[in-house]
Amino acid sequence: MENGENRSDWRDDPGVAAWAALLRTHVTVLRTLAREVEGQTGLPLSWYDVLLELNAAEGRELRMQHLAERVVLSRTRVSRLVDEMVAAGLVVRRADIADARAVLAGITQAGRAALRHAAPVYLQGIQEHFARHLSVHQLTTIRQSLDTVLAAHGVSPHPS
Amino acid sequence: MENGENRSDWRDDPGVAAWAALLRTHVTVLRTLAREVEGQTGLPLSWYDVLLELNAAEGRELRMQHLAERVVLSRTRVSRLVDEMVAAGLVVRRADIADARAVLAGITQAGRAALRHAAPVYLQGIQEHFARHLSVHQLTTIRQSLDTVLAAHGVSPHPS
DNA sequence: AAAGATTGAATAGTCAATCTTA
DNA sequence: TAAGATTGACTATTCAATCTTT
Repeated sequence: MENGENRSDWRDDPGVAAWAALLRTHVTVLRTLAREVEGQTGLPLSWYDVLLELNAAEGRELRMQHLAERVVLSRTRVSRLVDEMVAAGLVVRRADIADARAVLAGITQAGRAALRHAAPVYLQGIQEHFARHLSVHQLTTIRQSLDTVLAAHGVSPHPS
Repeated sequence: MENGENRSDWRDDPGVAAWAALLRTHVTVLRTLAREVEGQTGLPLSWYDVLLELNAAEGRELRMQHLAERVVLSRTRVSRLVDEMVAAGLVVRRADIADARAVLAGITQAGRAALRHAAPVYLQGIQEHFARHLSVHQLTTIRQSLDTVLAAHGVSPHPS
């Protein structure tokens, strides 16, 4: 029936090939980036993401659930992440006045300082390990294409 | 110093925007795909990947280390994955005759049957949740671009 | 009852140490 | 000593159950 050559069945399909390339690029670049950022700043990449989203948010705070959406992690994971970051003094929890069920996480001054410290390392890492190898045209095509895919999944590319 | 608008510092950078889109697309599509494949075939996505690589390999078997490279996981993780798959009868371990340090993992008939069963679900899932939304030109650009990035990291896009 | 968040139990994954063979 | 693989201990992440408020 099939033999070793059935690789060609799918490795030639542009969709499958693009998806495979995306998977490999994700893991490869992310590993490099995470090691670099954490090594040079002491800040785990997931902490950086949380600080980034909190800092960019209205009033510099977000409900746990919205924070989870933005950093693309489960509510559970974010709850634990925030635990650690509160202990480290980078984030504060406070109750939502309007709805006592909700909890707001906000960035502290120390959090903002940590973010300022880590941001250039992170941005330069993206440049160095990813963007540098591609033209603006390629990067734009990638962004536009993937935003289309995200939209089809009901995910807004840049959550406001 | 900075305010809420410092988002524009980096969300406008084509490199950072492309990388952010890649991260979100990865997690979004992969979650959908994993749920679908595992739900419809009972085969976890990581098992599928292992079977796929073994089936495509020379002689339908690979050294643990090479298998780990192809599925982009640590040797440790692959060792445990293979443990489970051997227990499930989908994979066999055997010593390498040429080098007694090495262990070869091979796919069994049951493994091939499982792969045949799962492959259409997976390929259709990629089509449905990813490729369908993009043109061949876009897919090709993505693949070529990301292959360039991978090459810069010393990763061969399609490990032979 | 449903929404928001947290906790407990379980899976996925990694790193350092260990064992075996080259 | 190096390479290849596995094991143990640990971190990361998720799912189901729980608790509180709406």
